[in-house]
Amino acid sequence: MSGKNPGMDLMTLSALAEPNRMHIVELLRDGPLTVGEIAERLGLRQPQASKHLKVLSDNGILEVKAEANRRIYKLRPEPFQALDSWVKSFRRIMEDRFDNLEDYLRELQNKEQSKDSLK
Amino acid sequence: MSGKNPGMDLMTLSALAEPNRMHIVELLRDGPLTVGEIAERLGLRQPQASKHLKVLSDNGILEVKAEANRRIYKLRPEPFQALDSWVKSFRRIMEDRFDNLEDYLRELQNKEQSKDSLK
DNA sequence: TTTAAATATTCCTTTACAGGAATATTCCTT
DNA sequence: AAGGAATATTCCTGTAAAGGAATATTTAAA
Repeated sequence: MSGKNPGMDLMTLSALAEPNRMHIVELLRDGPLTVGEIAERLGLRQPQASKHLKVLSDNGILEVKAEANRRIYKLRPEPFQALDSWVKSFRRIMEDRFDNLEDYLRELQNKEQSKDSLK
Repeated sequence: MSGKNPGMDLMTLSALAEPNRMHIVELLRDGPLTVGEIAERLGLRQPQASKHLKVLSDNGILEVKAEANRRIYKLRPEPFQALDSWVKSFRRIMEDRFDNLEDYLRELQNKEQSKDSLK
């Protein structure tokens, strides 16, 4: 309805905010892996790995391909694209040097004062 | 020290993953606001607003300027810059059309099969 | 057809955290 | 100095979620 809302998905963020899940995501940068490989490389017990992987894929961050006995997990591009476009919508904030200008000037002034008080 | 780690701060993510805090962030896009204004516009009770604002500033997402009685909160650019650069490091994933190539081919093949079965 | 490997699911317990209500703190105003 | 805003903090309670251990499920292999 309103129209200017990028509406970043909070589930994506909270899924990524858990350390083990972030590790999984970082790990999968280099390519798809099976549950066992992920668990092993991260020092996780298999059930916990599966649970985290479920959270990640339930939220669209990963996708699975069943390969016989194994499940191969890999990153999906969409959530990263969404996150990217959301963050980009803060460019005005990121560019800055404008919101902080007054702080900067205030700091300068404080320094000047300090010098003055030494005279 | 391995060196390729962007090391996205998880606290930033979990701070943003809470609905009211995300609302606050979205609200502050348009400029700094006081606690009271934030609470009012979001329909929050003042104490909850203060608590969320504390979480956000403890994690460097907001900064405060004390203006007599009031506290004026505004967005800080750094966490957004950090998030931006982290997400950018996934460009290979985002560009895609390569990881999904095989899925794409598989889909094509299915379509061909459907056609065939109609003959 | 039994056995074993890979993965998912369930149950339990503990912990982190959000909201509610009350209260403390700070600063302005009179 | 007293009272009143604006904000922060504390205490309490409920709930969601993570880890551990055990078990179910699926598929390959013998």
